[in-house]
Amino acid sequence: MKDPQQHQHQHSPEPLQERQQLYQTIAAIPHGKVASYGQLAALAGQAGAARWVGWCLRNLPKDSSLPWHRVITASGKLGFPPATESFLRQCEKLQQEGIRLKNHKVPMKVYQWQP
DNA sequence: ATGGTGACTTGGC
DNA sequence: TGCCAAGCCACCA
Repeated sequence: MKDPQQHQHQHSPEPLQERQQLYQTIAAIPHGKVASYGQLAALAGQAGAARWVGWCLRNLPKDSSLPWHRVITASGKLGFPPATESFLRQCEKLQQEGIRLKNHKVPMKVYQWQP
C-alpha cells in the first residue's frame, strides 16, 4: 500500500479486553515474586507498552483484589516516589510476602517472576 | 491537531 | 552505580 494511514478505519477498538488480559497476567504473579511493567505488557500481548500498564494500574477499580504491589520497574524501584503513602503501602505488602527492599529497591535477580 | 503528562524502558556516558 | 535523552503507549486539555 502506498498510504496505509488512509486505510485505518479502526472502528470500535476494545481496550477492555486487553485490560482484562493484563489483569489476568498480573493475577498470575506468584506470592513472593515481582514483575516489571514492561515484562507484564509483553506477557499480556502488548510489548513495549510499559507506560500503558502503569496507566491501567493507576486506574484500577478501588475494589480490585489484583496484586498491584507485585508490579515494579525493571530496575527494581517502585512506581511511586519514596516517602509517599502509596510507596509505603506497597513496601509493607512486599515485606509481608518476604520481599526485603535494599535501598528502596527490590533485588530483581532474586525476586523477579520467571514464567 | 498538537503538545504535555505519567505507577516505563533502554542505551550511552 | 547513576543520571539523561529518546522512544513508547494511552489520555486529556
